[in-house]
Amino acid sequence: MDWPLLIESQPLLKHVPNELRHVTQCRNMTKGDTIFRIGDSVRNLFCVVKGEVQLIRHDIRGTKIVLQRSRSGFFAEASLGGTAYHCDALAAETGVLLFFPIAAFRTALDQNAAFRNVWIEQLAREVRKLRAQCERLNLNGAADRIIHYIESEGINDAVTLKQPRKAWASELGLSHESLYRTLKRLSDQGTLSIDGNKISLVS
Amino acid sequence: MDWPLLIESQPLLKHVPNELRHVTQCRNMTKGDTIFRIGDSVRNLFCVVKGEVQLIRHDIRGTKIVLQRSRSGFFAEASLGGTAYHCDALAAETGVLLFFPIAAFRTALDQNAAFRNVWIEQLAREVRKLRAQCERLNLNGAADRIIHYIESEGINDAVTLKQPRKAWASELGLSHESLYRTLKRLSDQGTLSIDGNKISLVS
DNA sequence: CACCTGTTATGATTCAGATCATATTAATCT
DNA sequence: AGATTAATATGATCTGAATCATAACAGGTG
Repeated sequence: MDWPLLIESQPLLKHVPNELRHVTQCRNMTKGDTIFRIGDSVRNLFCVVKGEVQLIRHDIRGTKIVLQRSRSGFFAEASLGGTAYHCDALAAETGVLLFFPIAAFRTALDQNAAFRNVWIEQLAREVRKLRAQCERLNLNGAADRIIHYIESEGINDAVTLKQPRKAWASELGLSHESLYRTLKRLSDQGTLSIDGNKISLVS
Repeated sequence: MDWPLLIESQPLLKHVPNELRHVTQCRNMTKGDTIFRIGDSVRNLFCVVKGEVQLIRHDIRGTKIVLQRSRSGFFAEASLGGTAYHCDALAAETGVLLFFPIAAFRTALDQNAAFRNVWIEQLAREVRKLRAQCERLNLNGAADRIIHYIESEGINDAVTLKQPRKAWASELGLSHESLYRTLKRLSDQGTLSIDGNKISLVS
């Protein structure tokens, strides 16, 4: 287990105490793999290092309902407090997964104040980010969503994208075509200044 | 302070330890009131009992950006780990607010394991719920969002609404007109069965 | 009771973004 | 370097949800 490398992709891991590290497993997953099934008893907490995991339910008619799409970081954090999973987890893309035995994780949270505080802060940050994202997705213009993103995720009215625009489009709930077009329009009309991956609002 | 009444509207409050209860204040807010300003040092954690609070930023051009709209429960939970607020909080609607002094709240989390676990679970549940909501808002049909809601928030492919449809529409990111129409359509075509506030998926 | 306010409901119209199609450029692989 | 795949564009078309308008209805208030 190359922790320094893992920490690079997921800073929270820096604060995982040694006792917990020793029982943590790193496993490869292949597209289509089942991570857990609805009803399974909770044995692990998971962290996506690479690839994509989807949390899924199926309705009566067999339609697949995606509850969450996770491309990095923890998922199903709420399983920490429960005994059984409430949905299926499938590997949607080949990659790497961290398995934290649930009992050891709980013990670490309970006995290690520093780790616990980091965990709480991490959850709170995620809540903050997701709430802003929901507000954003409730906006209906493409331009409004872009500006809201810059304003809520950026610094000094500017963001530097760390992902391809296509991925950004899907985070904004837009087709990539709409994103390209709207960026161009906003840039042409002088609302935005675009320099490679740095996009800033112009007063 | 009528804690039993408060707990009814916000179950988490049941687990607030006595030491913390004694220093908690309940205050009325009037539409337009400032709860805190960006840059203010963090003195309290807040819980909306009644009314609406909005977390807001302003961009260079003075446009108001809503980061979060809170109608019940805690907001700005991430301020627990910080020293200054990162946005403004305004009362968008007259109501009632709980003020938890931040130091006492941190102490309670640190020393009371039960309260702490409830807090962690609460955050995790919120994350779960918000992630599902984001996935839902990324769907583009009105029908898809309705079905996704029933499937992810309901039990046995059915939900009982505890809010007016108009409010549900806004949670779904739809105009209320679209919601009414789509519900009717789905009901007519036999996909949904609607009985007052109970809406269920039909196989 | 009459009155007012907000929710539920349905119709007509408009338009923004999804979709499909097609290039061009950049990145990745062998 | 050449080949293959993915990202970045941009155009044409079309559909579905927003918007505006109007009305029935419920719930609460004086």
